[in-house]
Amino acid sequence: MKRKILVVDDEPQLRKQLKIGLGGHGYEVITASNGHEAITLTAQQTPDMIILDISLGSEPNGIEVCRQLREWTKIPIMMLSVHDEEKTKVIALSAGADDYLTKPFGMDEMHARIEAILRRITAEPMEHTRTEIRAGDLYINLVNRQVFVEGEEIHLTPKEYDLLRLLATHPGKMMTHRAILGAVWGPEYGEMDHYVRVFVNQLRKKLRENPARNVRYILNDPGVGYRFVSID
Amino acid sequence: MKRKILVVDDEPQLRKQLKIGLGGHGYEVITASNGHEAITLTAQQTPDMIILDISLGSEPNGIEVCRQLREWTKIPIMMLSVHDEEKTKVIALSAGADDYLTKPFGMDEMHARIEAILRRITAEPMEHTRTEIRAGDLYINLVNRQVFVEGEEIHLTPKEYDLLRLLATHPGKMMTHRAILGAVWGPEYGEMDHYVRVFVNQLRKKLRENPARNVRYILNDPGVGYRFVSID
DNA sequence: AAGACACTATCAAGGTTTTGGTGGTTCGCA
DNA sequence: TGCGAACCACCAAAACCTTGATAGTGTCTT
Repeated sequence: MKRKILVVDDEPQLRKQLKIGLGGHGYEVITASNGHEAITLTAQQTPDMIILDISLGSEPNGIEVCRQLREWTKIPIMMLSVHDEEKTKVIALSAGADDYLTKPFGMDEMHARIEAILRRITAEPMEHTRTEIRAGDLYINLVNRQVFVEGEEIHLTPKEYDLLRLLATHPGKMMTHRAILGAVWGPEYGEMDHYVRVFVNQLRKKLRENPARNVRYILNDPGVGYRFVSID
Repeated sequence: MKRKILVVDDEPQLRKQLKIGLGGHGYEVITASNGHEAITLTAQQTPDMIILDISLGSEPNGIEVCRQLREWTKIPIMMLSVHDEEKTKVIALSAGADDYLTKPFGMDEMHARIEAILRRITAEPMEHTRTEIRAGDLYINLVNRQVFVEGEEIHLTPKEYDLLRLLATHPGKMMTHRAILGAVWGPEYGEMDHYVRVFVNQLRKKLRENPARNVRYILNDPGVGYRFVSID
């Protein structure tokens, strides 16, 4: 796949130099000479990477352009500057840039840095932490904090949701009353198991459990506690 | 979430210096003094980031360690070296490193670079670039920072816009009061959740929400936070 | 097999916390 | 110094948690 790189600089010479240098590495290069053009081009063409000079000769400057871009896109940005001051670098990186390169630089280093960044965004998105749970007609989205029953979203209060999440993220595992109380209400709640019962009951109602039709999510073990059905 | 960083260097002084410097920024720092130890520790502790000196005094050197790590893990690696030669940088980055920093360096720059890298891997798998958002009679142009309601442009103050953008770019996702406050106002605002309420109220008015006619964009979950309507 | 007992389910009425809505005061900038 | 934005304080309304009362279920004893 041919990568598209947007080069933003007010000096025609550097633009040309980068166009040739990067083009030689197999990238498609498009250029902009000021901040407004850079933003417009990014929106229209969605490049895979943006190389952005900090001093653009006119407003907005590179930092400002970077900030604006970061409001709506995560396209990798490499900042360029003649300044080697630490403060400038910190400002650029804090503004949302992915890397910072001081001029003059070698094409080989730039290429290697671009590849390092592109390699990372191509990589599989992070470790697998469970983000959703399914069981029968029940669907829980842990990221959005949403719960659906039979395809329809239902509303849960904070405690109800916490309780459901605790049980559902430990499918098949027996949770004692004490453990549930401690995790959802807090360790100081001692022996007030009654809370758990009331909320389990409310949950069951909202989840539309139907023992007659064998639709059950929260199972109980008398004298011990509750557990969520095992998920296949 | 406290990030864990593994520092690999043969000089005790630099290890100590980084442990203090990074620890002061809220990271948990573990250290290794040679390549074998580094690999073992990485396998055992799975740090969130590895800072790796190129010259470790003994075999294997930093480059070799980096190559070996990359055979089975994608944990971000930042290489450190006294060499400022382009060739060395290219070799390090090609070996799978994510960044390269020449000694001596400032702690602020190192911190900013670490954050830049962690920011990227933490980033949600959200689509890369979205330039506009529609929901019912609401239209947001993220590039030009314009907001239209029923075809008519409305004016939002900076905070109002930031708040709307935060919510609208995470449709369906529950945003807690704390998260909103931190993202729009800044982490130092602590518990002043009430600001959020006031501005949500102002936004709702300007967006002409009408609960009676089921025209709602910002939904609330009592005790949790707010979320933008899901977009179909 | 009947009854006692312990645990569980269900319901509904306060009391408390959280949110919506408004308006005044302060702050920053031209 | 005048304007708009941001901040802050207050009260009413809504949602939620707590609580007690009562009914239901299963198990063990006699």
